[in-house]
Amino acid sequence: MSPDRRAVRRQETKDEIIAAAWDLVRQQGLAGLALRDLAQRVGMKAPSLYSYFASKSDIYDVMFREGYLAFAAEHDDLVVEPDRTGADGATVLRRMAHRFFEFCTSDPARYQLLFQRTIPEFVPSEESYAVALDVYGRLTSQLAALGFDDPQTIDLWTALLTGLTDQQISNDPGGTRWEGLVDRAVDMFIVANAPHLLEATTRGSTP
Amino acid sequence: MSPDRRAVRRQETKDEIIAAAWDLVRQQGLAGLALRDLAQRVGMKAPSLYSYFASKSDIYDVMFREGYLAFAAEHDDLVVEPDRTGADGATVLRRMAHRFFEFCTSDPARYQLLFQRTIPEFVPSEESYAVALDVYGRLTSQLAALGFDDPQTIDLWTALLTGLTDQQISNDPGGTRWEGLVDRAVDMFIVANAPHLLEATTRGSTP
DNA sequence: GTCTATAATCTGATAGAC
DNA sequence: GTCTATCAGATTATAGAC
Repeated sequence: MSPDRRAVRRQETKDEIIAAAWDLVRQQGLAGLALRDLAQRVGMKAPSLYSYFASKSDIYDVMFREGYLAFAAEHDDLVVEPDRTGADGATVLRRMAHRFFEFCTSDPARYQLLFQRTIPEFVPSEESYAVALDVYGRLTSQLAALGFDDPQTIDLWTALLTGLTDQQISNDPGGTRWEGLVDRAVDMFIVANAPHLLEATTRGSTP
Repeated sequence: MSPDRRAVRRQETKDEIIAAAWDLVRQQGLAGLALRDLAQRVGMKAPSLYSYFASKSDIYDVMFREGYLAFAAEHDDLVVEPDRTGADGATVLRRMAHRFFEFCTSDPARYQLLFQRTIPEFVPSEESYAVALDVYGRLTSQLAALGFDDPQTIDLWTALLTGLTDQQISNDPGGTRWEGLVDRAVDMFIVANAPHLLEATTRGSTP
């Protein structure tokens, strides 16, 4: 049952190709991914890629899934139960916001692939879409643990965070113009949706 | 000095080409604009387009400028001085938000061209960029008239609005999932940034 | 102004030898 | 598994006849 060395080697090559693909889209833009360039980057000719992936869309699909898994990995250690670590709800919320903002703005091409619909010829496979849904489910669980269980409140939260990241990426790429507003945006969200979170702690204390 | 009939006819043809280009990008996506298809739509062959536009990028540029002019036209009648029309500041702010949301979500391709950087080969000309800056200046003037003169507050406002529109376009195209949150988002913004606007009027009265 | 013809280049994908 | 060779098509853009 365990994968033999041939399967391991094969998987390593696939990983190497995907890593090269990330390099390429970061450099050329998401839509600028060309199989010839990709093959060259791993020391192959273009047709050889088809031994590892069925199509270009299949490559996007693996990147899509990998991107969501990376998102989950970077957000899983977020404290879900405030009392256990001594961090209050407002602090956890600010931490979530900064983590999300950093994840998105640090790799605009990935943000584009995961959260926007800009490559018309790519539709996530059922399997990959399930991963995306699962990640979204974790997000709602974390917010529910903080007392936000209304779907509309969660939609407002995601709109607020994607708005900040989107403006940062589109209008000040590489800068910090909207990054500096993350704390203020979170405070605004708390004041309007859960003012009790602010009363329990000292305002303005951001880790 | 006045344009003769030849110049008028030429401008009409240019307008017709641009209108066809809008149709095409709405249908095929912004990046899917092909000169062959565009020419066919106006009953020409592709090379004939070069009598009217210097390049494909030039066509994008005219669309970019036209899009910002349309934005200005749809937002110019917004009441800048509340007292004159009897509408209070909160009402004007809600109106602005709905107008912006409608403008963006009603034409995602236009939103992509005007507010996102997704066509790497297109860079707005100096003239067109000036139009964009002018429109942004009008927006800040309107907000300043409502008492929002802090640049960071304005950045927060634009982040909030683009976040709502972006989520609507990306995750519920054609639906109303985030549209229904516009009023709530505006209230949140007012509560946190200008609570006095809410005290002066009855909450929840939306035109 | 509009056309035909074509340049020059790119794309994803396949067949078949080795 | 990897290659060469190639298909079949797309793209923007130009030259030059009419």
